[in-house]
Amino acid sequence: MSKMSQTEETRKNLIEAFWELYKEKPLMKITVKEITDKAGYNRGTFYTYFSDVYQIQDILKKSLIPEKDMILDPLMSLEKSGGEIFESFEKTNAYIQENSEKIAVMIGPEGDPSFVHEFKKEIREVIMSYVYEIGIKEPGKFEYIIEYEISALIGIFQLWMEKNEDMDEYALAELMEEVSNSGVTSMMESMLNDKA
Amino acid sequence: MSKMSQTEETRKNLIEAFWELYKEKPLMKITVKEITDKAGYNRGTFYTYFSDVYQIQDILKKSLIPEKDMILDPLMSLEKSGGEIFESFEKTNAYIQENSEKIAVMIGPEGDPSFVHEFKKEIREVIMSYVYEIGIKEPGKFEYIIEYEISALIGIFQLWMEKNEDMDEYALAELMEEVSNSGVTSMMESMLNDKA
DNA sequence: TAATATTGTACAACATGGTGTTGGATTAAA
DNA sequence: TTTAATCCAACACCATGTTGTACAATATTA
Repeated sequence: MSKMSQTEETRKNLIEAFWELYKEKPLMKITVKEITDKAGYNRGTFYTYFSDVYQIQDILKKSLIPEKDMILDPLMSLEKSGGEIFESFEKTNAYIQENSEKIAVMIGPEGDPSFVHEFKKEIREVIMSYVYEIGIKEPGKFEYIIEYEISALIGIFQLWMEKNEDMDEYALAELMEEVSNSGVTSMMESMLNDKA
Repeated sequence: MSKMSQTEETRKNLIEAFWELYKEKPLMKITVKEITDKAGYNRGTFYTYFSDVYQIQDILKKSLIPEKDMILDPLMSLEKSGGEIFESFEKTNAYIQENSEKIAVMIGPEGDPSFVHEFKKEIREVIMSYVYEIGIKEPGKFEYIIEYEISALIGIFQLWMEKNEDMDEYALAELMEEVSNSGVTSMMESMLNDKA
């Protein structure tokens, strides 16, 4: 690991201190003083690196918006429907591994709605551009279905985090797949008919 | 319409002024001065009615969390599956009619994640308590499916608002029902096979 | 390599603006 | 006229963002 310049180091320290606070409380209650105290700098120093607290938050948010590849790779291999499915999830998995804690905060009850909005928008747009290439009858309608699914999966994931991961991640993935395949209605009906 | 007491009047004016601002910009950029200027009072007056801006936001949020009836009525009639389906949606429809503008802001990109969280939680809990009475095998799993559906519907609704209601509300409702019945996967597949 | 100039980094001090409180003025009600 | 509710001006406090400066790191050149 190459040694950082002092600038990089300080910058990193400030972002890290901000993140520690952001995990615990909403942005509007975080002061510049708190950040610099935690990182061990003068309050003024903050402003040589960032214009305000929002900018730090913005940097964090942008670092969490997924790359096109992460969304497209799995999609492509789904289309081909053969070969190295798992390979194609490499980038996606790495991304989740790396960022799940931050994502959980961002989509959580004290999180950031504009992040969720951007996040969904990015995924929708990448998928839509792919779909246009393939050719499709009702792109408008299709976009709503994508939105439906993304929102649903984010919701499930958030609840799962909130419940402290009460099932293992494979069970969760399986559940997601099951609902997406069968639809909510039939899932519910079958569970209700099949009473305790 | 009965005449309000001065207190009620002022209170209402302040909440209304806050709302006008909240539609336009995030909470953290709204000052007490702005609110009282808009409503035509001294800044100090604000504090005889509210302890801070968060409290006003909280009041607004609480007024938007649906009553149990609104969630249960449609559910019950679904179970019975006969008679006055439309009757049972009366309260729900009235609620949406009355509050759609506010809800749109709250679930929008500059909205309030804690509202969305509370909103979904309330609906989940009401449904779950109903489901427990009926009896069911895997309540844990069932709750995730509810979450999936609520999140999905909120997501679609939000996108629809953002796209300035590009289809009429019946088409939207139909789309929602269709996806919920068939599942996302088969919907997408059929649209892809059925190319332009 | 040593001396010196230059740039980068951190800080203390300041002006400004928002917060929440208090005590008194004004208005309405009893 | 007395009492109580409502509103407001003034105050102390705290966070913000800016500026000028000291100090440290790095580059230049002799």
